Amino acid sequence: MPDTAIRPLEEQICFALYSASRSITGRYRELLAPLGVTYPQYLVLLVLWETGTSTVRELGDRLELDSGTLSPLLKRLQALGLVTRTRSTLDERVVEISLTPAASDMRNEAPRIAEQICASTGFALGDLAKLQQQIVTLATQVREFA
Amino acid sequence: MPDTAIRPLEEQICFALYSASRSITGRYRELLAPLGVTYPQYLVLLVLWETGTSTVRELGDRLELDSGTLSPLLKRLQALGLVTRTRSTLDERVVEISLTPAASDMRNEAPRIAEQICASTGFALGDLAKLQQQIVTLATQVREFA
DNA sequence: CGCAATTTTATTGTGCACAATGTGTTATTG
DNA sequence: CAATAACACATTGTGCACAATAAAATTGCG
Repeated sequence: MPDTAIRPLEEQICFALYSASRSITGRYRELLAPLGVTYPQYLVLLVLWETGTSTVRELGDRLELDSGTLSPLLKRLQALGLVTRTRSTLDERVVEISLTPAASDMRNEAPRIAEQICASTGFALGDLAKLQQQIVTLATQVREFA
Repeated sequence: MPDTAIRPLEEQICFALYSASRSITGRYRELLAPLGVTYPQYLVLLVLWETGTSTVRELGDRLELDSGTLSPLLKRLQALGLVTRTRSTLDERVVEISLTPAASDMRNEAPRIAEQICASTGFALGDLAKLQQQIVTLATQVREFA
């Protein structure tokens, strides 16, 4: 009856990525619950643990998120007492995001969380790195398709 | 200075999946714009093109989404004239979701869209299938970790 | 049969994503 | 130097995700 065969959901790369991403986020949800932050908030902390201070724009470049997502998210992190937001004096357009001591302390939890995530995948670290590289390549291709 | 090294964002599997999933969804956004549906709505149509009719629960099982996501989404599909929602007479709890003729017609567009997505990845179909299988395995592991 | 547990869907509330638009600031250009 | 463009961030509106709860129907068990 069908004019052309359509590959079922479960065999399409798009759904695999969509499903896997949500599964991982769900696992992070459990691991991050004691810290009181969400997965996207944790990603912001990951960048700040590395840089100490970043502008909203730098965070957006790194996480591929725009101010429509970051502005309210950063306000919530500020409300949690994890970051400070201060206008740059050199360029009044720029807002600098910095870690509070409370957030710096949380950094110690990060390695354990990453470790748990890797363990959850059931993949050896080497295989995980190869898979990760392939996915990055794919995403880059798709993004550059324009 | 840091107590323990933290792998940067770009080297973590979680961010690769998160980023890749959003990149693919973005590509679908372009391809689906002429049809007037979102990517999650398209996933529902994919299932219905296969089954003809499904209950909300069956759609949820297949897409791994709960009624909190599906109920409003299905109402929007109904408002677009793409599905009908009818209470089952055998079991009054169940709502059957069926395609309208308009949605059945849209099915012809699906193979072209899937093809374009695969092309965007820059991967050969064989490599894509292998990668897809690995990602499914990973997601299954993570989900079963409980 | 009667009633508690289960099932199915809907609703409410929170937090992303993302497009579109607005606002103030800095850079550029004629 | 004034007009204009470009930039950084915020705001608004829409649509997912997902937890928690509620409501109605069915099932199962005594």
